[in-house]
Amino acid sequence: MQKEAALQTEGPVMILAGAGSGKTRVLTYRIAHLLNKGVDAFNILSLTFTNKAAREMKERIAKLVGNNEARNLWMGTFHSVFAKILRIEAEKLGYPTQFTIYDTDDAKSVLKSVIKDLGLDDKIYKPSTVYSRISAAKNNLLSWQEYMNNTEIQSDDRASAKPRLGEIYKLYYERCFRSSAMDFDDLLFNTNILLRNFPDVLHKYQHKFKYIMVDEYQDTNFSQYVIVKKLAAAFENICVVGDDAQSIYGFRGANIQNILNFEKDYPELKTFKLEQNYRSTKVIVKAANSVISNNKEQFQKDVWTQNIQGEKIKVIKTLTDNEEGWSVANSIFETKMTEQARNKAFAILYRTNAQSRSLEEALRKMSIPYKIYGGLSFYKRKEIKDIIAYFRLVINPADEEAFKRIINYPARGIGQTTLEKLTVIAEGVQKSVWAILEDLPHTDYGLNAGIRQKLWDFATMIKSFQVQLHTKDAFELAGNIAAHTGILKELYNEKTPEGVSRYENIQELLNGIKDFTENKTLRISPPSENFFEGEFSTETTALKTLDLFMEDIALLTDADEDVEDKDNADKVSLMTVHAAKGLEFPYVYVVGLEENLFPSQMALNSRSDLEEERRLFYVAITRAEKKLTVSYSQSRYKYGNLFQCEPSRFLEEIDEDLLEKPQENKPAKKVNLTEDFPWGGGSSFKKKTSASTYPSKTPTPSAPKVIPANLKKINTNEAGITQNVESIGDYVLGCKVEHEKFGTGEITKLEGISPNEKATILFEEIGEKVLILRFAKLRIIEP
DNA sequence: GTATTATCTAAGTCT
DNA sequence: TAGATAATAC
Repeated sequence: MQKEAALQTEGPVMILAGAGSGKTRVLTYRIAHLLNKGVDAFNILSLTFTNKAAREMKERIAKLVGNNEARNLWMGTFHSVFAKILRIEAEKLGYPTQFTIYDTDDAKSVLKSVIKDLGLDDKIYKPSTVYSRISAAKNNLLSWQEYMNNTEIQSDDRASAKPRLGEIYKLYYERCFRSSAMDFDDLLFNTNILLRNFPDVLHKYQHKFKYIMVDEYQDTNFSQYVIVKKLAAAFENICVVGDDAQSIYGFRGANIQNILNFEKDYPELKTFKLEQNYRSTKVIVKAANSVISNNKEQFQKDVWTQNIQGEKIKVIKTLTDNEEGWSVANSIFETKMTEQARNKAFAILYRTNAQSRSLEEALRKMSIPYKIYGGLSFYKRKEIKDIIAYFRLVINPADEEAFKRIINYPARGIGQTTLEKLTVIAEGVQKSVWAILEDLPHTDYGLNAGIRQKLWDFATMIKSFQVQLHTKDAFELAGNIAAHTGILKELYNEKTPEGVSRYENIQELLNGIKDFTENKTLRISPPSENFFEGEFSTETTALKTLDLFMEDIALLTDADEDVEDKDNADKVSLMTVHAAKGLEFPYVYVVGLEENLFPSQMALNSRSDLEEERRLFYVAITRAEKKLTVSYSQSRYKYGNLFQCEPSRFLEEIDEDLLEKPQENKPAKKVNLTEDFPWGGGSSFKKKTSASTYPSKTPTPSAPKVIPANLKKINTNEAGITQNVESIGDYVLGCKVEHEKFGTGEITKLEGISPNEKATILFEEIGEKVLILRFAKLRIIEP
């Protein structure tokens, strides 16, 4: 079946591929086959879900047909491919070629100021909610005009007490446009505008992309669907690959309906079903099938395997999230020993990034190397965003978000008041804030001379970088920016450990840019000069400039980030289930299988949300090749509070005879009882347990169920009020201490529970103060 | 205008 | 719990 699908190169093709059925292999061979048949690599467009997937597929194709051919393939995510096309065609839409791509943070920040300017309450119009509403509109190809004229949407918005969303959308759009910026959704939305309003452009790309392939088709949204449909209209050599059971991006507008539409759009469609799983054991495949069968909405599919039966799925049950971490780490350690497995054969998958902490801690203490994918990625760190904001402003001076971020970083005496004045002025003359700065030599805009000088100095500095943009390579310019702006110095002078690591991160970024200029990184798509085989060739400057670097990083995804691990290190992988899509590992641990976590609490309201969670669990299960382990904990810390947890309903959906359940009344695993296990050792509980960390949402009598009653007696009386004591550590009632600000004084009272022990001190100069000992930095003068 | 401290608030998955 | 914002002192 794989071969048939790969050979069917002409006409519309749909491949419904179950998990582990080798769809990447089919795509790879299909493209290799096209190339062998003499199809020009420039005429093949292949859309993948991550850039990493594109890169890997390209490498595999290169092995089959040689690097020269493979290099010219047009491969990447929807966003990166069409961002590239938009840069070529930007001027038709009124954007400069160097438009900025706003990430979610930028977008929310714009929204925040829009909401404020409209005088609306940001408690009702929460930027994140507004953002997702606008995002949904764009993904359904609704402009702000259409949004405002759509009666259904308008009554929806009135019903949810947010009638002015349309206005916000309008202003948001205008501001992004004025900043020469597109958000993620604009990349697709504007591609649609481009293909709709410019028939010659559409014609050009239709004839360029004679063969189109789309991977993970079940996760495309309406906007993407329309793009593909239009581009494929001339030749209809379109092949989509997908699995409805693995559709997990509904929240982003992904629509399984696209698969159904596909059948309607192309009546002569050839469909191939890949149902044999080559990845997992029988146990794992059966478990996955039994889980997914609980979904009502799904296509008929029958995934099976010839692989061995395999071990049962082990269920780990623990008392706390920390113990869960320990049990998983222990199990990995044991498996490594008994099966002679390498670290990289293991993956730990969780529903939310926040769950990684307890796992990390346990792995670290057991000296098991690991790597976390996602979470706070390198490019989201403050110091990196700061310096990148300089890059952005140099490349696109209209970029208001970048401007706001750095106008006073490092501090140069241009504060909030000045910034507000500038924005008002800019709004008044309908120009960008940058344009106001450029005007300063001619008009004072009512600003006083001191401020004007400071602003002009800043503008001059940025201008000096702009001059270098096309004369210096990326590394040189980036280095100049880091040095001349004072960022490096600022971070260097910060002697805290965080400051040092920030400094190192900047250095790491500069190193990355250096690699880029020396062309060590493999570019995913062909450089735009030979994109049109000469047709568009600009004077080919060999210079790798900063704007080219920025194009490369704007759309990096979490899955793409293994660049830093060049040595292909042997490490355990930690990631969310979403991030694990498309990957496979011999040993997989799915952790945190608890109600309200997996399935997520937010998915419990509607059937379709719950079904998406179930598909997510299906994806998690099917990542495993040899052995699957699942775990849940009976209590878990969430935002500082301890919560009781129930096992996930998904566990019950796995056939019981496939499971190896934990024995009741016995600890699931021997764990290190002295650390990280709140009530294990006599004194260590104090670190984690105190009056203030009792769950706040539940009444005190029932809440601390997992905290043994005898602990209460140690630091609190029966009413739960803290007791006064004679001494805490070296501090004794009546002893004299010195505080660096308050001077000397005498301790008159000691109270509180670790770690929040407090002392009341009568200072000679300023009188009585109550200080938390942990923070107070007191020096004992007389015991 | 800047730096420090107190208070509030959100809390999910990703391009 | 941690990040963002508001309040305060300088």
